[in-house]
Amino acid sequence: MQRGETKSGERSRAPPRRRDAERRGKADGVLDHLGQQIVAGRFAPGQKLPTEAELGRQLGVSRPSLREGLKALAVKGLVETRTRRGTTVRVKARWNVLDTDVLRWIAAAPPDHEFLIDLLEFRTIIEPAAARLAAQRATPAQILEIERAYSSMAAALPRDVEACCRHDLAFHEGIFAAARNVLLSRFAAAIRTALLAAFRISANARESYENSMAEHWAVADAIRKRDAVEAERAMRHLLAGTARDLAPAFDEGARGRRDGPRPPPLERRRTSPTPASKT
Amino acid sequence: MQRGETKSGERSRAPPRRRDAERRGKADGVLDHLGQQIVAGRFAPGQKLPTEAELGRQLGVSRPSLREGLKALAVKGLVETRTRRGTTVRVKARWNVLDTDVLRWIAAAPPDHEFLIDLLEFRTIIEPAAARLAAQRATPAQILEIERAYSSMAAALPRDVEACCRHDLAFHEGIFAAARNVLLSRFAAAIRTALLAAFRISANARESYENSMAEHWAVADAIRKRDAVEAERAMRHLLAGTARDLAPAFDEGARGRRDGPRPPPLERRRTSPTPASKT
DNA sequence: TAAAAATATATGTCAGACAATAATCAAGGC
DNA sequence: GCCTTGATTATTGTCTGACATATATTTTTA
Repeated sequence: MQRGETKSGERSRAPPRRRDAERRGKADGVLDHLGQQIVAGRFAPGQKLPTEAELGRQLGVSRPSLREGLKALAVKGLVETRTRRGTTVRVKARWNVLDTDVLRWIAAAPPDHEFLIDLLEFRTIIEPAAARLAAQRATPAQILEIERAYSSMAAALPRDVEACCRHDLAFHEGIFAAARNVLLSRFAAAIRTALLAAFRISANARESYENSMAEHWAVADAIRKRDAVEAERAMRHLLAGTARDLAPAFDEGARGRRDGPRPPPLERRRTSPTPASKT
Repeated sequence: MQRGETKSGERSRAPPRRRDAERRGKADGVLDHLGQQIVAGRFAPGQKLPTEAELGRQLGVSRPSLREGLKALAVKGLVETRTRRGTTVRVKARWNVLDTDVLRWIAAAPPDHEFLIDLLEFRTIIEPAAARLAAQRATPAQILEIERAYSSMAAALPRDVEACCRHDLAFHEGIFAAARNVLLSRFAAAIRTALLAAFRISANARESYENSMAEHWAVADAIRKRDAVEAERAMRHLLAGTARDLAPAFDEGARGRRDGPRPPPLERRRTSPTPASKT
């Protein structure tokens, strides 16, 4: 569980008391607040946010601090600010969906089934390859790390599902690290979000884990035996199981049909920007 | 005021309409400058850069502007700034290697062969899958886009290699777009860097292109025919060709850095603390 | 009516100052 | 002598206020 959520709303004009709740800077507070708002769909793409003066007044920070936060938002691709035109929210396709914060906001926002499907599909592309490379290149220490993560998962499973999830993350991170590719190593954040989302969506993650422990073991075993082909296959199998577990929740909200035998659906999904009309 | 040409009125008469490099703000200038310096290895990981006051004086910008640039650098993962400890350069493993700017700096810096190998390997994972999905999901308009990019490549090839490269980029970007996965769509920047690096490394990109036009066509044709398996295979073939074209330059660079006898090309590199004994 | 100039407004930048914090160093107790 | 504890101090974090610059909007004029 994330800690240190932003305490929004302390915009008191009061004199500077010791506010130890905000250990991070004001700029980071602005970043977090606005990022969540944007990802949650509070500002439609293309829409202009209030002026810097207005925003600063609303959030209770000065303009320099606000600008630092805005700069960070721009780097993450969520907004674009031009002189005199104000800062506009960019379309989702352009934001940095692999950024840690962006993923955290997405995970915290009302579940976006389209994105979660994309994320799972992306893992299906990346992770089997990572497992294959890990089987070829992992150092003994890294193999040990992966196996230890698996053991911890198995040990924690019945009683502490949250700890199991944590070790699951370590399991996948260990595989990425063992693949020894700096680009692949950047995707732990995506996995973290996927796991968080799985927690929030699936009614019982416990059952999912109980189903997938054998598949986790198969991956670790193949890597230990340096069987690249089998590692790739096992990881694919594991992710297919994950997709199966999540499918019911997706069907509930997802309308688009992705797996057609033929592509007569010229338009896949991508409906108009209706931000989750969930009540 | 030896450095301070920031005073007003110096360039009042200029018609600066298309000055992209100059037009951006001071903060972006700071970001670009420091980013290049760091990526080029001017600051070792863990090293502290000068204090904000000192840096601002060196770069000729005020502290707020400097801080904006530093914030952007922190978001990109290059540095980490903590109260009273200053800003320290992070190890390369932690920077955002998929960020557009970071990739541009890497491409501009002296060629990092290890990174380029990782990048090519990463493309080998991502792009075949993207081609497969594109064959399944591309709209007619997107197919047309891909084919137009191919035609432009073929038309520009003999005389204008740089235009050919541009259309090559459009070709790959079109495939990513047609794959219709927001996460996949974020990798055009990586491709751009790969192409730039290929230009800088390979003695003559023209020959590479002449070799690979047929393979490009095979990818486009498979997508048009909606043959997912063939699209994936063709893309893999295309990237294998790219790797073959770049291999001599890599070997050259590797040989230049190592004085000893050539290492067995079978094993990769990265002889980390524990050499993989089981091979 | 349409083009050109003037105005208005929001961002970009700067300067200086103060507050908060943590690294450093000095003093004291065991 | 070594460790703990407190004062010092340097550096980041933040604020106020202002001016410069560029562009959207309005007004004026041909």
